Amino acid sequence: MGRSPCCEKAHTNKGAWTKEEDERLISYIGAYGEGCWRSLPKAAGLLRCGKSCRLRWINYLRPDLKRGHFTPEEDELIINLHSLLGNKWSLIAGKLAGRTDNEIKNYWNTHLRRNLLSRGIDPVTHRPLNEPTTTTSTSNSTTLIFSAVEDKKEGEENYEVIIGCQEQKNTSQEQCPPHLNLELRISLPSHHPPPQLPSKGIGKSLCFSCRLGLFNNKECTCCINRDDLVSLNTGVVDYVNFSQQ
DNA sequence: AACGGCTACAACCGCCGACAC
DNA sequence: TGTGTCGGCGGTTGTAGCCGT
Repeated sequence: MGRSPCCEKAHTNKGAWTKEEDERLISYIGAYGEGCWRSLPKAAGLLRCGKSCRLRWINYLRPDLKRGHFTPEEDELIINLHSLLGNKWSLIAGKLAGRTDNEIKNYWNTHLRRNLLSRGIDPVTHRPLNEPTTTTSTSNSTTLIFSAVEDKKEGEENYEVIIGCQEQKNTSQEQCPPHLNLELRISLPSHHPPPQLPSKGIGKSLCFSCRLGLFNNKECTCCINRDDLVSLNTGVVDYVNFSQQ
């Protein structure tokens, strides 16, 4: 028994959206907001699958979309982010205001990928095409140097860890790419207080590395006083291990 | 003008993780 | 703990429009 279909396919439209369908979707979301995509089509009077509505809204109708040509700065950012994150289009899109994952994915496949190939760069590994695909040497490894700031406001249970990230090529002949500040934000759910180390007593908590899963609790001895966590913690992530899925 | 190949991008499909029960 | 539902993601496909012949 497989899962039930997300909608009744026999009674749904497919293909390009009409202007009227767009207007219905826009007016419905304008009145009731996003969410509950499964029931939205019926409520909005659309003969469409909920997924189709979601995609149409997110990729095309959302008012905050930028659209239009990508700037050279955006090109460079996408290439750099892709070299770090791979095909994580939603993550990449999160760093480009007004751009959608679908838009970036299409742009990558039609423009940037070809662009890199024409420059003799492998769009998957972001290394020269004539370079061996597997390398056991550490001479070409890339290191991500991260710094983190824990941001917890007084009286709040939730907090964020803001990661600044810089890429450093461990090779002499390669040019160093522009440093990236990903400003990744990791938030724990508000109903989950920060994990505590009971043996260390009140005011102690897991360090940043433990929370990210870079070390387990047994290996890590750096139990920092909670007050100190508001200051800067730093660490190093092996890029190869970090980026592989 | 007609045709075929190519390009760009909107839309679909299938899978997965989170969550509720 | 198992199962079903839902939203989200990445890969792929379909097609309109452009361009060269």
